[in-house]
Amino acid sequence: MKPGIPKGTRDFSPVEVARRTYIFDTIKTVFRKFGYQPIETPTMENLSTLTGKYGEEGDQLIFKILNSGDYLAKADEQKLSARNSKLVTFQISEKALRYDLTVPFARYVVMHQNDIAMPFKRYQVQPVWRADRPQKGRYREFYQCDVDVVGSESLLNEAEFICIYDEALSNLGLKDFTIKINNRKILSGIADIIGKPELIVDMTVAIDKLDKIGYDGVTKELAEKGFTATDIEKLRPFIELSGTNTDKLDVMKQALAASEIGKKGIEEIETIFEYLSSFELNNAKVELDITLARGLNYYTGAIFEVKSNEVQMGSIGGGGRYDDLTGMFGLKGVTGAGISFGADRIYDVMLELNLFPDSATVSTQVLITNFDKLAEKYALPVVAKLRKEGISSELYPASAKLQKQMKYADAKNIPFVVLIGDEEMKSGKLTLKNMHSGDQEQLDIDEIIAKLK
RNA sequence: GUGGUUUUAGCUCAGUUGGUUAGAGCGCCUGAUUGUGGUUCAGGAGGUCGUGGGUUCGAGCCCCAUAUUCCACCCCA
Repeated sequence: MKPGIPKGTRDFSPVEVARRTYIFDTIKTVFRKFGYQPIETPTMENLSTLTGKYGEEGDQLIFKILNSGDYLAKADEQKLSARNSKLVTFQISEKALRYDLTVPFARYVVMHQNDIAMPFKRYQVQPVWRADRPQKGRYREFYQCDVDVVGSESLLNEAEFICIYDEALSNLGLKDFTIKINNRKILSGIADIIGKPELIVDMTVAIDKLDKIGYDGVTKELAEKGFTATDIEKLRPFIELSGTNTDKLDVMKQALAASEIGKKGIEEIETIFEYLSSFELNNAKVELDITLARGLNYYTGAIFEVKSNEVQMGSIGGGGRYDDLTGMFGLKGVTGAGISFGADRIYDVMLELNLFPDSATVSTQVLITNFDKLAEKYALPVVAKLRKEGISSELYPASAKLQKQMKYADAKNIPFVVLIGDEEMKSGKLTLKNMHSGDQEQLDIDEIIAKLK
């Protein structure tokens, strides 16, 4: 049969794994620095844990797992004959691959509520699966790197998320990226004012197109979606929103004066900015963007999204606050907030910008050549000693032609080669070749170790 | 889920209105060089043209189906 892998999945070769590890390590280091601790959850969850958490579209993107055994035997006859897959899903599948890390985390918190100390700050780096159609920066299997805190209402958490984004992405070498921030309460406030909460998504989508289709285009689209002339007049300050973050806040304060929830949203954003003023950011630009809605329907406060300004790519991170997530699993009154890094997209961005250091790909530091059986025997304690000293080394496993062995070292990017032949064995001075410069020198084993350490 | 696109040597890709034996570059192997890679030279191996049907005297090329790649929409990391 012809080998292949499922659509939207990928193999990772040594160089790619090294680079991905570099990304994960960089991000995890920052997570730990901010006081977060790692957890892991199973690859599969009960299907009932996941359904209904991501909206109707999200439910369709969940990879379901067929029950073991004869999964059709117990299925309802009538539902089966109806040939409607939605009817039989729960009869033939009770497990699914995790769709994100936030819902499993909420489940974890509820199940372990007696063991964890609040506020609980956790990070989690694991793959997730979505039955989406693949395209640029979109995979069916990809890694998320999440930090979430539960049991803390403080907006300091939100401010620190911005710091985490800034530090991690800056450490990875990204020079120009924007952290967009919005607040669900502001969106609710706008809906309050025009009295059409059900159209809030159409509204944000339309306003988002301002720079593409202009003010008239936006109003035209709004009218098509069912907004009256009075509505549009009330929306005017939001559509024309521009300038600095403080400019925007000033305008909105007036426009949302009549909405309690809207005012609360603005207040929250201001508090976050206030916290932020005590921290110094490296490369991140923070931008208030009221068109940021995000599909996940459980956000209740701040909403974040991160985009690179150097590369055309979907968002490389996102998150927000959700007051009622664990409520779905029966634990009321526990607030949570978190953000996620899309490691695979960050990888694609870094690749395009050539940001991976070469050092991330060096593995073996020295290759010992293998001339013949006698030299091999002589080399065994040498390679053992090098390894004992912590130097990655390998002995070529056959007495092949030297040319072949040198080519191997070259292909594997091994920086040093030790040659051991008759003369070296006689004198105890081994030949150390620097593959980069081509220089060679005769050294005893201790001198080589000192040189490579 | 909707619309489009890609698929030919290990890799990146040519391949004329359908016409004999399908090409190039890079890589790989062998030798020049029995103890020296990355440069050079000579030679060599490697293809069911994504898969399955169809049209035709004849298909890499045309038609249908299907898989796959990438892209846009929707949504999202």
